[in-house]
Amino acid sequence: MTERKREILASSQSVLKEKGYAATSVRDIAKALEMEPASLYSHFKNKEDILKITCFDMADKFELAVREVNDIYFNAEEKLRLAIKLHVEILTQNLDSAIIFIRDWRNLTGTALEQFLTKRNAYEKGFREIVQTGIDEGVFNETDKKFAALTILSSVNWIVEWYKVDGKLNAEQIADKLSNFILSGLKKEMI
Amino acid sequence: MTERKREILASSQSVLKEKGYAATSVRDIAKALEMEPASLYSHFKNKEDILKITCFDMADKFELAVREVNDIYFNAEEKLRLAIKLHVEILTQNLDSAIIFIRDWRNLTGTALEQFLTKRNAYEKGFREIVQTGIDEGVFNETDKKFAALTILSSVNWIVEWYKVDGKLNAEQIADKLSNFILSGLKKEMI
DNA sequence: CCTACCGATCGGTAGG
DNA sequence: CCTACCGATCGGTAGG
Repeated sequence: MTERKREILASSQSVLKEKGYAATSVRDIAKALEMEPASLYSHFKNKEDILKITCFDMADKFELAVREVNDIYFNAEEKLRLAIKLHVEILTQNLDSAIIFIRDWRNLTGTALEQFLTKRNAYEKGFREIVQTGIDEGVFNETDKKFAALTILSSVNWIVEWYKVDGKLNAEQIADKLSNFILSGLKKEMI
Repeated sequence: MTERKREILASSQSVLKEKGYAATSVRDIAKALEMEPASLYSHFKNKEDILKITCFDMADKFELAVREVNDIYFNAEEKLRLAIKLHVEILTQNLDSAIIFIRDWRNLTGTALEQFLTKRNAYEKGFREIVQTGIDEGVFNETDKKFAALTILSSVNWIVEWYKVDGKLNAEQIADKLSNFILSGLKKEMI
């Protein structure tokens, strides 16, 4: 990918995140770049191409992260904390893409949609395995693994709704708070 | 609202939930009703009218539920469990609308968008108050209230992604699992 | 990267 | 609820 293509992609993502993929026109994207709409087509095959690249780039980052976690000889709690930390870092360091990835993947069509769902399922499976490790170790409650994994991912993904780059919490602090919440819940431990 | 209008609304919502508001055309909606597109306009002012009614109907239901919870003399844990139960019931009993409400409200424009956000904020405030009650009672950890409330709502809302009417878990069972997870977290209590 | 342009589809209206 | 229709906008192509 050329420098210029990366530049155009970043600008496109900044526009797409505002109104969503379906409500954004190729003209909207071109306008932000001070280009003619037709010029975009020398960089991308079509509108969906931009969505495809965005979603798959993010999916690749998440895939890499979960593999990293599962290759390390940590215990389950350490693994879960690391997975959450890496996930939050990916979201916050690629906020525009993250919003599009989470919200607009449904607009993918055909085989792109299928491949995306396969990748996403693989990532969710990685989370489920961490939960399973914790159950095996006897430190996590025997909850429904799938239920727990999806609930964890949903609360982590939700941060893109309110995270601000210049906010008072950085990625690591958010990850810590979320991890504590997910591990220990709201209730005070009775001693 | 006439019986026929309710019928048309329900069909419209079933179509909108599939591809999302922005990617669905008035012709898509009309086709499912075996109507001409123009005929829809004798029931609704315009396309956004359908979105508006859907989002505000849902917001009203949630508003009513949180008021019910906060008017009752329960302790914080009971309140939170009831709020989650009512929330899950509203989601699962109005699944099409719920998906549109959660995903497509961003497509509202002008004052409708403003009013919607005001209503949503009021609902979130209701959740924050429940968390505050728990902190005051000394039974909840002193977490950031806003953080906790949003994390709770995000994991509860996520169920519309996987809930199936004929699935193995009913609304009450989902609410119980979620409540346990939110209150106690993943970690086993050390005794 | 632009000019010039295309057919298709969009949300919506007039009038019955 | 339909017929007939509108101007605007859509994603995208040809050719340079």
